[in-house]
Amino acid sequence: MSRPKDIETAEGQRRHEAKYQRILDAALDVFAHKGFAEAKISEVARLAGVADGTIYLYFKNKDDLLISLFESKLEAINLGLRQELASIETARDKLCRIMDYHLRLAVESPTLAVFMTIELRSSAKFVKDYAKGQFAEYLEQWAQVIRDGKERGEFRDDVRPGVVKHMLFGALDQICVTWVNSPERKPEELQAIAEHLRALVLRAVAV
Amino acid sequence: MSRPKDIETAEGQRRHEAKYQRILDAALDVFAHKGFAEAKISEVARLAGVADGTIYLYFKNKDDLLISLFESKLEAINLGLRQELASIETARDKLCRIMDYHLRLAVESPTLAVFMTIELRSSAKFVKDYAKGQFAEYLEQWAQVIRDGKERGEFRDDVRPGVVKHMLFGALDQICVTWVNSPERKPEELQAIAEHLRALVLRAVAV
Amino acid sequence: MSRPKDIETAEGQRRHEAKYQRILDAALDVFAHKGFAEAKISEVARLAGVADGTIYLYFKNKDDLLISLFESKLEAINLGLRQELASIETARDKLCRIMDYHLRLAVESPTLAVFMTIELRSSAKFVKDYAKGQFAEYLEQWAQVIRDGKERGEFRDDVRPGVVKHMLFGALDQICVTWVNSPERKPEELQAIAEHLRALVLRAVAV
Amino acid sequence: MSRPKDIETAEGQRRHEAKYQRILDAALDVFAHKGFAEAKISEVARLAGVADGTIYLYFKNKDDLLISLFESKLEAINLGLRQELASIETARDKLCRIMDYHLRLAVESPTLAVFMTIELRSSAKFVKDYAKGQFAEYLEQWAQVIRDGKERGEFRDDVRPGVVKHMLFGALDQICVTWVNSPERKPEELQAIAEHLRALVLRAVAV
DNA sequence: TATGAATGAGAATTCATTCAT
DNA sequence: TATGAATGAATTCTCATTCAT
Repeated sequence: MSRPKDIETAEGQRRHEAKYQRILDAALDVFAHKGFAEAKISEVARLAGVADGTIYLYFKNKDDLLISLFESKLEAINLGLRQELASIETARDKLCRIMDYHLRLAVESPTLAVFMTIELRSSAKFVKDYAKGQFAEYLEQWAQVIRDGKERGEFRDDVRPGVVKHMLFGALDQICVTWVNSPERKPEELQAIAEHLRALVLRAVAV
Repeated sequence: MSRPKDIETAEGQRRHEAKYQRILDAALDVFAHKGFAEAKISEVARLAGVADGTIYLYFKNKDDLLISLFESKLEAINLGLRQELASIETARDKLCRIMDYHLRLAVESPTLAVFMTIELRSSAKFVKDYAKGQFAEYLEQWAQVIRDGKERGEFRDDVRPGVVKHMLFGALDQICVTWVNSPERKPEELQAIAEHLRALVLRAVAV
Repeated sequence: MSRPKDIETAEGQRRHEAKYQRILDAALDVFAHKGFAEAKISEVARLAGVADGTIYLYFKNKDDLLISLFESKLEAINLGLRQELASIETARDKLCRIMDYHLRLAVESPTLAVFMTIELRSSAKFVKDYAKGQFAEYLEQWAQVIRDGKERGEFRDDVRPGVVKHMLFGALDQICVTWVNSPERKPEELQAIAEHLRALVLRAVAV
Repeated sequence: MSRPKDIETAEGQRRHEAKYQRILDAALDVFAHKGFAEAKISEVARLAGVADGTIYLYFKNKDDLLISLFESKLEAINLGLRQELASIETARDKLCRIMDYHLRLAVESPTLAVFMTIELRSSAKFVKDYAKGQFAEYLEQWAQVIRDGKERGEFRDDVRPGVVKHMLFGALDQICVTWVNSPERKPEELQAIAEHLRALVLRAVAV
């Protein structure tokens, strides 16, 4: 549709991807700092070092840019979590790792955290299915760990994975929001909170 | 600030307040359904049964309308919680009542819940101090209950009220978001979740 | 829709109509000189002495402005012709008056003639039904005169009104196009042509 | 002007002409269906099977493409009519053949008819001299037939060729417009109309 | 106070045209 | 010659806000 029709050479493909990514990066920056509604396409273009019109060669419109950014970021986040969990044995450790992973995302890229914590929620209804799917999949990884824990006898029988995943995400997300909006953003503070959360959660769900 | 300067008669005052409230009610409706960015002043005016220009006799601008709505709602929410907690003895019961109260808000006014869950977050930086203070005070009531519980020996010594209040709010808030965005919005489902959450939280914090 | 909602006072109504007409007049001017595609809303606004946005209080969009202009002008043209024909007895005289009327329109308002001859044709497919209806009605008046002439025994039996109306309109229209595009635009020239056409047509259709 | 400068081999010349023609054909198609203003160069390119930029190797710009299309088509039309008339003896028959020829153009290529009937008129002022000359020459052939008829005593003395050519063209053109815009486009209907027109015209001009 | 017509700044988007490859 | 990605000027339309009544 709006993507250049023929990317035939590998070289062309590479350059295309690079520019696509540059625009997404610029969009992340602008959306995080101004919020989607206040963000101007022309500023994204300026930051990406392309002309306004070029944005529309890569994205159908401003909404599509937002959605593509969600897709791209959530997909990477999902993949990262899956890889981290793969090598872990117990559900207990997995659960700890999930919390750790989520908070680490915020520390490693506060910009991404700002964007996700703010925009993902406001776009709840209008983000298209794919993005919702990626988000749902993220939460589903969390639910799966709870389920595993129950099967392995590590977690209580009466714990409901489909509910706990929301609570856990909500708690972590709120902590991220608070932290990224705090003036200092000290990583060690987030670490301390993480440790505390770990203890609370394990008491809540462990047998 | 945005209130007309001279409201001299009591009758005039009353009528003024009534219209002020009508506009706020209309704004809540429109903001909740369209989101702040997509909401049109003219639609708020139509819903409130006043002319567009009249809005500007009561509020400085669109932002001020949003902020005033936050202030108004958060103040009432705060007050309501304080009253409910006043008559309760144990920290345990208070904590349960807090969760119950928060979820009840969503059931009683999904519109308010949509507005608060979505807009409060995106407006984090721009909501003015008074409203921020009201929100902080709301969370502080939660922290105070934890603190009480620790002093009364009901809750564990190592529980950090300043952290738990965020987690708890995050968890409840996320549940509200999920519920208000669900197609059916069955109150009993929210009740079941509340009960589950209660159990988890008490295991997490109780001695 | 796009019209101001409440025109309640007669005075308000009058002012509204006046501005509506001013915009239409400006649009006629700009459309005739630049053509619809090249015409800028901002120029119409400037010529009408209103702000750009004001146009959109009276018309839904640029297309609607064009269509409304057609409606307005064709309706007046139709009415004018009907009145002129009313007082005439014979079909022969009526037919002459039609030709006279059509060419007089061009002489009296070359701007309108330019607009109609050019834009009516290019907009053939997209002009909405109402405007088509007005144009169809205009041609239908012509057909009716032919039909009358046949009934009255003034015109030949084998003349087909539904076909002749098109031919007659085409011939007159083409003459208008040629005339309005001629550098001098001498009215007497058009008169001479009209007289010639009259003779030809009568020979063609009269018994 | 817009042709590439060096076409040195005959083979190169041939290929060049072929592509030039392909682009014109594509342009005709797109201009007829969308109208010049709505037509996109990129769509012409796609239909012609060339890159957007290639168009600009053959034509100076979009306007030049339109003008070149007029020139090309009008030249062929003119030539065609001249050939058809060459073998005919009487002015009467020639006049009939002209009408037949013009309507046949529409039947054989409604696309061309749509393009010519709509775009020729809107572009009246901006079509350049050469194309205007071709169109004038087309009408002049019509005038010449009338003139011949007068000399040969077939047509009335008081018939003015310079006026009749416009009327005749207008009538035929309008009939074409109506026919190409009709949903069915039945050729036999056009034939019936042609026959009727023939009778009318001959009565009008014949001695 | 209340009105709502008018304003005009501002932003997204399109697409003819260019030019490096 | 041919390509097609990139450009950016230009235009429509929206809507918060104002102000004459």
